[in-house]
Amino acid sequence: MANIQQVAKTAGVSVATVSRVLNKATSVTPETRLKVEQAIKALNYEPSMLGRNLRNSESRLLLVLIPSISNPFYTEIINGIQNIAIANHYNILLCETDSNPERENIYFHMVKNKVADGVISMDPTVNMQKLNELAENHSVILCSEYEEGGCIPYVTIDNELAAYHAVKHLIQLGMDQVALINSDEKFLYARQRRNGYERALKEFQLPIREEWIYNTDQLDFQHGVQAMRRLLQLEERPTAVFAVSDTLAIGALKELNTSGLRVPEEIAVVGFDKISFSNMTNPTLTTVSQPMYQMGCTAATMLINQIKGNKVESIILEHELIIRESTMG
Amino acid sequence: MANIQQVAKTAGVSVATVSRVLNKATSVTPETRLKVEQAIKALNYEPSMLGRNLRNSESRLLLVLIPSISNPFYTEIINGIQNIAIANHYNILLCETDSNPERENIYFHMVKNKVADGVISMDPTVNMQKLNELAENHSVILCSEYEEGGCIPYVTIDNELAAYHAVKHLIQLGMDQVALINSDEKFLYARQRRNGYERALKEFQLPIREEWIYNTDQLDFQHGVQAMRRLLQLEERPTAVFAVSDTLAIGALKELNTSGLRVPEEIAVVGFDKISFSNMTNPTLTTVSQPMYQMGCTAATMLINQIKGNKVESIILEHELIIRESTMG
DNA sequence: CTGAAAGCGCTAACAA
DNA sequence: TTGTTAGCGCTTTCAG
Repeated sequence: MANIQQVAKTAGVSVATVSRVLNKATSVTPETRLKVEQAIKALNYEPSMLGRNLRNSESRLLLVLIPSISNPFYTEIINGIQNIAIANHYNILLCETDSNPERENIYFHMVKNKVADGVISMDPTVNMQKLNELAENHSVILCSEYEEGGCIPYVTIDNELAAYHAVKHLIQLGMDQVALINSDEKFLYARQRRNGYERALKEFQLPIREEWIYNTDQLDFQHGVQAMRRLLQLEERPTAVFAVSDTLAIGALKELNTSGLRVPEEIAVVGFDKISFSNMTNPTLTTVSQPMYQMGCTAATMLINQIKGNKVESIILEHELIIRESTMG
Repeated sequence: MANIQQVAKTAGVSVATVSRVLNKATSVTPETRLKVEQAIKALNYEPSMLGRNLRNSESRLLLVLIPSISNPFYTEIINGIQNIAIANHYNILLCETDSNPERENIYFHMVKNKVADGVISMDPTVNMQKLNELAENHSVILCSEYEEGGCIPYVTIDNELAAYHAVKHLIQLGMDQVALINSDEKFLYARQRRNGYERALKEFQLPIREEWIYNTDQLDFQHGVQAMRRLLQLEERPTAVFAVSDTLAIGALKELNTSGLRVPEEIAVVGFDKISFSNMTNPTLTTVSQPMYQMGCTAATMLINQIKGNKVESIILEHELIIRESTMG
């Protein structure tokens, strides 16, 4: 790989002039420019990001932290982030943390070292203390999951309200025995959605029964299957289930299917996220739609603004209840 | 962020000594080491990757190119890559290309510039010419999709044989009217799988009917729905369907469900990839299992070997037909 | 065992 | 308009 020196030599100019041509900045005569461009072509030269970044303290790279790419929830968000990034001449690098603090550290390190200009974290298990530390001197945005009262700007939805709407929908359908399949309540969104669930029950003077609340430690299908199986073993079965993710809800649906129970006649099911597969199940799944693409766009816009040195405010976006067959008689 | 100079000053030593402590290499007296370590702690210093990489021409970062994270097929592969990478003190960066040549270029650029040490491409739409160019001077491995007769090492399965097995399974079940839902045949794997399909038909003296071969230009659920809908409109309906991806097969299953056709009694379905969803459908999906985790591990091992300067050979891994409800009466 | 200094590739201030 | 040069943060020879 040729460097700027060799280009300068070939073109018979100084490195500064080559740099000027490269950055289209200050004035260069057309003839000089031509000479340089020819040299660049001849040597097949491409400027080194490393040298440039070291000099400029800028990489135009954005990091996106996700716990796992296997959760389809992130797909559309990343799409949004990517589009906004590209439009602003940034590129994104996806970092799968597997909720592993060591991996996280490496990525934080990249930001500290200007290998990347900023980071959007979507990992609910992220080490908040480390992230806050990072945020003191660097650009950080939280997407979807956030810290209450924290100082890192975030974009999210009102999880409590969304859960409330979902459960209220079930109750208004006449289901007064609503179970909750929640994830681990160490996550803020899980606590918020539980609050929404309880609020709806209280509003209709229904009892909150601990045995109808099941917490899973992961969000995959199998855990949904497990959870439903447990709920079906109870003496008094629920007549409706609200699961805090579509993946869990789909697992639950699968188990109901296996047990020969009819959905929604015998048990109604609501999920959360509106992943694409939720429309492929039988019956199709009623779910809470988060504006994922818009969330991604918003997060990216916020991050880029922050990198520019602007102060950015947290944003709460609207959700929507998508009613489909799993709650439609 | 403190730099090495400040650490040296604080510790009362030279930058060279700090560097020695950092790299645990040459001998430093315990006292000097201690002084330096204290200074590092006091200043909360972390070495700059940029400076280090520029100097060493090494980043210990690996790029993984995928067309889209929404395809669950990649999940396990990436897991394998990640684990091997970590074990060898590398980190991976996921690059979603959206099959967009410009994005690809940016990532290639990162490799050329030593921002990353090598790349594993899983993008079937990758610009092979550019990739070959890159491979002349840099480490590149192809995973899953590859170039016949090309010079970039790859890891893959025998797609032709796998398709042959899948279709033969359907025929041996008594289905002599087997349709194929294929992706665009500009992709090598699509051509290979079609060959396998045709080979199985020929072996049983069944005619190859063009109207039973449907090519989609994307691999998502909706395109599977579309494809199945078309096949069901034919005068003579197929009695079995082989789809080249589980996502397509699941879409097909959905459409069959909608049409009230029983699977597998009236139409049997086989997919490809064994994504986690494929076990959540009703009926569960018979599918061809690629050893995805192992593919990832192999690809990463090959790449790291190549970076070390070793010559690496392409590898073809074994597949397996997973028989489930969609072909079990 | 430790320090001084060169240099990785680039940009920008300053000079000409 | 163009060239010279310092310096971004680091590692590594070469001296001492």
